[in-house]
Amino acid sequence: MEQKDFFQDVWEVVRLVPKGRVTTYGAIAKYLGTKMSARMVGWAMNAAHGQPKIPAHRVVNRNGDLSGKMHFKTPTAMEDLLKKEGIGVENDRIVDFPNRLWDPEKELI
DNA sequence: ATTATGACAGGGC
DNA sequence: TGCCCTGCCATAA
Repeated sequence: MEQKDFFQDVWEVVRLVPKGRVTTYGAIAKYLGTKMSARMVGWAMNAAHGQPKIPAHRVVNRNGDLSGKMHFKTPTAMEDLLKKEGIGVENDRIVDFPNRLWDPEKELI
């Protein structure tokens, strides 16, 4: 059994997030079945640093806040990328977050 | 080999 | 606000 499958799955889901949309740690965790531990998703993101095509900037916390922006190369990289995709970011927060939220269970199912 | 502790980009209570 | 929980990883004993 390869525990790494979990990380791979997280990355896969994040990769499936369409442009102009964002997802939350909890949503991914729930989709994977580990809904209790969104923290683990954050860990997967941490491991995703060395992985390509991992739009971690599309992953935000339940508040729609760019909690992980500090882990980016630059603190502005995350909001800049989001803005480029058409997502409004103000005060380090997603504008109209509920409308931009992309739930794998809801839309990918 | 095994358990214990610390650390982490969250969530819940 | 503060504490507890979960899951994975790294290091220590």
